[in-house]
Amino acid sequence: MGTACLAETLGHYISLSPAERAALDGLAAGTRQYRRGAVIRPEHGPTGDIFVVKSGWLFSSAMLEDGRRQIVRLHFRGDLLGLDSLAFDEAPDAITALTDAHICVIDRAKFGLLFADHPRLGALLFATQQVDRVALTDRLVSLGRSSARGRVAALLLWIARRLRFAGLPVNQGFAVPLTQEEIGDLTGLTAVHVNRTMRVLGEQGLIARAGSNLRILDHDRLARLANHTPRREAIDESWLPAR
Amino acid sequence: MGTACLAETLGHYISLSPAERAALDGLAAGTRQYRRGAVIRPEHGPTGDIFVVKSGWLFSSAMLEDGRRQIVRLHFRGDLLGLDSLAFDEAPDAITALTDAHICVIDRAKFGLLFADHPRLGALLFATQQVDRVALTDRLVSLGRSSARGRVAALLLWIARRLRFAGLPVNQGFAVPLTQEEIGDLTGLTAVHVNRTMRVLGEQGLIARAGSNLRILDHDRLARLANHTPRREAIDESWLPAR
DNA sequence: CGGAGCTTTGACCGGCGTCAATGAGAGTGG
DNA sequence: CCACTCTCATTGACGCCGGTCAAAGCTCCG
Repeated sequence: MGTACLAETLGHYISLSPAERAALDGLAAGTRQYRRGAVIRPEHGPTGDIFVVKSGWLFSSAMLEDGRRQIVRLHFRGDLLGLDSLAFDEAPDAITALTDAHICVIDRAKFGLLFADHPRLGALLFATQQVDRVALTDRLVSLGRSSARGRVAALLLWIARRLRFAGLPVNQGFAVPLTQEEIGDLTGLTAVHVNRTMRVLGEQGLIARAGSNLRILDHDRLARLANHTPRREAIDESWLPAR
Repeated sequence: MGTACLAETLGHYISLSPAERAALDGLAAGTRQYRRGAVIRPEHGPTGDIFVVKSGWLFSSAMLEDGRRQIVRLHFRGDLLGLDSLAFDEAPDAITALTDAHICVIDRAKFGLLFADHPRLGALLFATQQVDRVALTDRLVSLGRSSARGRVAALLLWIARRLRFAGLPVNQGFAVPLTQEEIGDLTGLTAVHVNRTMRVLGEQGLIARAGSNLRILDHDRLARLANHTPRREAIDESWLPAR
């Protein structure tokens, strides 16, 4: 139980007091689990719950009329999801389990009260939204201005970074539970072209692939291809209101 | 003086108490003005101030190594900018004045205290971030999965919507102070292809162009082309903590 | 009148999509 | 253990959308 993983994520940015940790844990209103492929929240449905990812990979996606799909974001342990419900009645995108997954549902009323009882946490949550927003703009630049190779390179670097953030070992390679079709939906390419692109990346010695396992061999060249700008998050603590 | 335009924007979502309006006004720390083309905050520089747009159009953009540019967002009256500074030392994108513009600088410390003194406003600001985030994901879908015509159509609809939100008349046509190169940087196209695309949109009777003036003739067909999903913002007031 | 910036148009090319076929595993039932 | 099926990866042939390059109008302004 508990939303320990939320405290874990926020703890990456600033150190939390025991009272703050307790408040975050107290947000929990139960857990749920889903099988790979399960739709946690359909597009255009009611927005539904706010929740935290405890384990597994999820993604948010939007469908087009012609059946094509764009995956907007991947979500990992510690990510806070369903926040659209604060500002919309209707879900702007679908949330789907990419692997088997556990989530922790958050009590909506308590989440509101958090802003009153722990303004420092409220402000911190506001600040971490900026991190998410910048990640989205980076993807926007990638989709708008990069070649297929650049887009795939950017995606792989971003995944590696997120896994590292979540504390998983990455340097010796890591499992990517994405089909080439899903990689295409993330990068705005077709599955066929993803295949060709990844073959080239392999032939050029930038990555090594074995099944769903992937290893980044030449981080620097990959980063140049991806137009990758390293971003160092640094929450300005002086700005936060006192505990 | 004053940040009346911030209260104006937030007032679109919920009705504010006089005390809340006063608190928002009290955030102001001076105004500045810029000429068309002036860079308010360069990319990779220090993140700098938080501010509200009082008048004019601004944009955020990122440059690639090869000199190409992607415009990430347009900003209008009432938009709250520079929030990256809460989570980053280094500006992730440049902010530039597209037209002559006035901004109102916000006192950083007071902005932090707002979360403590007016938790309802803090929570509301958090909720409005979700609106911005959804707008970004819509653009992401457009760049990832739409044709040139679809992307330009989506951009024009989005601009019209924003102007309407700001209270400007739109139905009889409106001035768009964007060069075709800038429209290209917004949509991930080249200026040449933007030209061809807009000519086609005109020939098909979807829009009418006269100089920098633009009029939407067939909103429905344009929306279909753009894969436009109308989004109704609806802040959940029951969730907000009490005043 | 001349120059600078923007728009418009044409010719050509290449990257990525489309269509189609084959291969490679994993699971299922006999 | 072996068919059978289903999903996903891989590869080839071909076509089109949008990029590139180049040149010519248009408008504004000094």
